Amino acid sequence: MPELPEVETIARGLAKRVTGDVVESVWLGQKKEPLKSSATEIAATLEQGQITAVRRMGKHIVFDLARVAGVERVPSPAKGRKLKKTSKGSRAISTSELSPAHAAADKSVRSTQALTQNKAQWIVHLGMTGSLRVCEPQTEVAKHTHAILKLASGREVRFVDPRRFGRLSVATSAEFDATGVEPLEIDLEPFITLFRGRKTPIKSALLNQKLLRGVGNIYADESLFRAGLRPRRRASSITRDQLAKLHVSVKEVLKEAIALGGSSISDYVGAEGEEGFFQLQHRVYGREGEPCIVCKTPVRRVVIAGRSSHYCPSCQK
DNA sequence: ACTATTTCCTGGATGC
DNA sequence: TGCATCCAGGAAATAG
Repeated sequence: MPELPEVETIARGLAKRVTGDVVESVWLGQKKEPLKSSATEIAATLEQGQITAVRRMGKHIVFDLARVAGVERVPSPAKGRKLKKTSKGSRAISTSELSPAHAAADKSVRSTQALTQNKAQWIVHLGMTGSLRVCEPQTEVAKHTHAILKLASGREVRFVDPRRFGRLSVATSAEFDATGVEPLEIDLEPFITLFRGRKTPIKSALLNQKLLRGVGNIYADESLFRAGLRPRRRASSITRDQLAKLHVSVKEVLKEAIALGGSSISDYVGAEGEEGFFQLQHRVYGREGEPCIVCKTPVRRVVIAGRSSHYCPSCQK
């Protein structure tokens, strides 16, 4: 389940492998859930785009694209248009057509910052089970593959997502701008302000992407354990000193996990296609009933806003 | 303006 | 072994 550290790791891996490469053609599956922008818009935006950078914003992976000289952007592609074949190695799906059912408007672009005419972005959210793989065209296409980008180098970038909680979109007229602030960049004072007057449990506030972007269930629990705060504590009831501790804990946990190359429990393939990652030693997450590593009190699990939340009833107040 | 709850998805784990 | 049921959870949608 990719949270900020995993997404950071994946984005770095992708950047290393595909920066400078050019998207020659795009295949998109028939399932509409993974697509936030319309299939025609995604295909038209990506094709002939050179990848100038790959970076992370919150849990999103952003591919910056520059249009290859001499190729006009297709403003409004004819519906039902056939996509180019993805390779001469020709799999069955390479001749698939776009489904006309893909018609949703792109709601992910909120910034007023304009992109120049030759620039665009591909934005990927991995959801729970999404993965991006760079592979050779002859590699067997995995089940639940929803998108394949054929690159000028001959390789392919594939988006695979069994549960389809992941999302693909493009930004063409304005630069993509994720909600919230980066947890690793926020200073103490603005961090404290985030929680001022909020009656919601601190756990929910940490998961709220409009406040901090990138913290998910695992790192929220781990941060709260290190800060000695129970997940149900009302955000507004937490003292400045305690928030200062949380501020440090959140950054610490995320940095450690990034240093380990992202942690993950299951169901996960990195940018290089390898299975799993080294895992940060969870101190409470997934340890219900097991002794607290500090005081031996059994770790407790409660459900907050539908999310499993783990804490030590003795160490956390 | 906030907050809480429901919904979307599949596959792995569990229970009978 | 087979089959049903439950559960994981990010974020959008819906309800309060």
